[in-house]
Amino acid sequence: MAKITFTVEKKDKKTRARAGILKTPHGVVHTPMFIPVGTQASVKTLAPDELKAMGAEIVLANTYHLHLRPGEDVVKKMGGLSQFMSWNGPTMTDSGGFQVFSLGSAQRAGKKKVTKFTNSVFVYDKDAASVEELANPSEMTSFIEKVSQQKHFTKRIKPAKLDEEGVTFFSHLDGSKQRFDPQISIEMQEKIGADLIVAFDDHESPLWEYDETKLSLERTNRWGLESLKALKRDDQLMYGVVHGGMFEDLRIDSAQFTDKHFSAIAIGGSYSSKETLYKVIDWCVPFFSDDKPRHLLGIAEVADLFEGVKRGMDFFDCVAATRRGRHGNLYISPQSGGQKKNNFTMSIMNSKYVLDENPIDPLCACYTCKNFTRGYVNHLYKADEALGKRLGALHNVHFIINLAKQIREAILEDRFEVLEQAWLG
RNA sequence: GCUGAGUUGGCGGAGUAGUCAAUCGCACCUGACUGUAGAUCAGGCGACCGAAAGGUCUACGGGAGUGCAAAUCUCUCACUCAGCA
Repeated sequence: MAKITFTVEKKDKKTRARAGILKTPHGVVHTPMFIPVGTQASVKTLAPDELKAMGAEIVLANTYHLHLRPGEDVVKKMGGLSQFMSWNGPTMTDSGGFQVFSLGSAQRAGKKKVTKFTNSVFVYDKDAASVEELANPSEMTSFIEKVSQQKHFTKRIKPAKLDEEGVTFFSHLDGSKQRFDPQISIEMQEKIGADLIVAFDDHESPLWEYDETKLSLERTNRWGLESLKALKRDDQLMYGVVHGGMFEDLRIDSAQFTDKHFSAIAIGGSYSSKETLYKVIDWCVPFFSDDKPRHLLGIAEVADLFEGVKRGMDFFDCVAATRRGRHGNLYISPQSGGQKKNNFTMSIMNSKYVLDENPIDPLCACYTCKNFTRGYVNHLYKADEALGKRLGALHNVHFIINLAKQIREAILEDRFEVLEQAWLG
């Protein structure tokens, strides 16, 4: 009998939205749910009791980072991820597959940043050939130059080297050569010991054409099977990852393949636009079994939550809440001026908030909004006080978790579309 | 009072005859941020015109000189600091 189970409690009548519950030995998770990202076994600036207080039910850490520091063996000896970070609840680890690309490739091309929704440029060095010959050659040379000169890059970019069995790349900490493959990733994730783990996947560049993307997907599928094969523990739930870029038939193939082999399904990838992202979900979800949890990897802005849930997704994780929080970009509801155009955020550092006595969002019940004015929070950021970044991250994570909770309640009460209308118009 | 050093944009601090509206920090203003190499990054920051490219003007303590040309050299005044009286 499975130790981790997922059940759908209620389905929306008009959309694919659904509410469910995931049961693990460490506690239950109600869906739709936002999973705060704690890459290095820490949700940046936030303590576990604060996460609990705002309704977080699960946190995500990253295998790549924990492998480099402190090492999966340390985490294991310290009692596993949950005990190590004193998080009394379910946990999840990402496989490290994504880092192979976010690290081995690069993040910016001049003013263009490599993110999910801009014109992405990924360095794909499959034959260890010169990077200039790779995708988008016109920009690549200056791109590598500029990226290498970024302040926080202490070493020149060394692109990841991909082969059919795995990936060789270089530590961002000390430049040391690292090797990941499905077996290694799963072994590390078993040692780290999260309840939910992710199969080791390959990651296509959004710039690639069909054939290249297809080859990448075949690799992901093969690695997925190898990940399953490498699994020794029986108390962890492994997500398979759907890929296939922006090609409908590849995504559908991948969705079917993943549903066939895995008990939990994640959608991965990078997208050239939100529209592409939503289309991809639309293509895939019809091929997912009802009783399997569905995770949209790395995506969870306000609008994405509605759009993802509407299309049938259950779990969302994203660094945006914590990162934006640290950077002073705070979520606000439509009543406070939040809209698609501003990603439902405001910049608390703007001078117009200096004398503002209102909370960040009057409708928000988080600790920050209950106790502090915009003027004070503005001051904390300006003064570079750590408390400011904490209050910001706290508000943002609370905001998204609470939004997921509202969405869940709306589904349970048959008014999902009403809520969506109120937010997205 | 004598001797020496200094006075540059909101602040600190480069420059020491032309390529200087003036390097670089800080502060300030505005953006960006989606499986976190990010408590980060990018742009702006004398005035006026311009969407921009660019243009015009006023600036390196005050004043007076030398030079084709001065933040940079000379004289002088003011102020600051250090040592000696």
